[in-house]
Amino acid sequence: MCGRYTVKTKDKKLAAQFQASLLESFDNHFNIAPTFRVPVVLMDTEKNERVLKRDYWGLVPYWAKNPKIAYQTTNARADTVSEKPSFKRAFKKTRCLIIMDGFFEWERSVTPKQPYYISMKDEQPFACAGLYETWKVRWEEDKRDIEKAEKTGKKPKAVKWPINLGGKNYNEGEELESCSIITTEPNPLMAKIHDRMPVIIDPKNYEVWLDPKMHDEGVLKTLLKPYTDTKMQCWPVSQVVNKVGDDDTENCIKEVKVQS
DNA sequence: CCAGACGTTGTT
DNA sequence: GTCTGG
DNA sequence: CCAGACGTTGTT
DNA sequence: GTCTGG
Repeated sequence: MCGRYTVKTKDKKLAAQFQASLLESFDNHFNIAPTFRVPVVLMDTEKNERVLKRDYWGLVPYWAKNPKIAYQTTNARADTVSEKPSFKRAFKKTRCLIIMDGFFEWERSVTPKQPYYISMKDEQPFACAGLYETWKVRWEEDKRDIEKAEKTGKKPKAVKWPINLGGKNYNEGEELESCSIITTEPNPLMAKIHDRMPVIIDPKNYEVWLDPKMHDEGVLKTLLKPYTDTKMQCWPVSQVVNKVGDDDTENCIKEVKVQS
């Protein structure tokens, strides 16, 4: 869950709201999908300040041979995030906030499946609990693995190089920073349409979540709870246009309708 | 997450 | 890198 | 010990 | 069914 969302808010406004330095400007977008380079807030440990930058959506662990794994690491389950090999290091050391102003969810118990748009009642941007990792392109190692596979008569996994990820080419030795959104069980509002929801972090807990020195799993896990449903709203996308009526939302809805 | 492709040969 | 399965 | 996976969602 | 691209 949480595989599509919007960032309608301008980058400068987001930087101000989350008290972060804008490292890289970006355009707002109404239908963000995995593999996009999405805005995240994290701590720059050298300068000891929050930065707003863009990471590839789909976490590629630092040990990965092939970034393909990213297709299945757009989300991380809150209940197992501290144990899974793909996430445990990031959970301990490199947490981030993934910024959005609403997300889509498809109710599948009806035909055709019904898309909903979920946001805060005050329509303000909010932050989901995220993890990030840095991965380095190691084509030379891959080549050795392919040779090995050929010798043992197995089908080698073809790796294209340079690798294009999130609209950028990555060559040997280049680094990719990627991220994942943590999910949890739904609150009463979300439970009507789906059995998972993204973890939304309360602003008063941003500091703790982002602190690289915070290693207390117990404390961190208490933050991974379903967000207060009374602060949220959930509308079928066909009704969001009528309700909000602004151009941005309308564009967003059109795009979703075309694609669903 | 969803939408859309998914294949080869030879000829233009 | 680290864990699981054999 | 080595080899192979390492993930989530939803759907069957 | 399963993978890729967005």
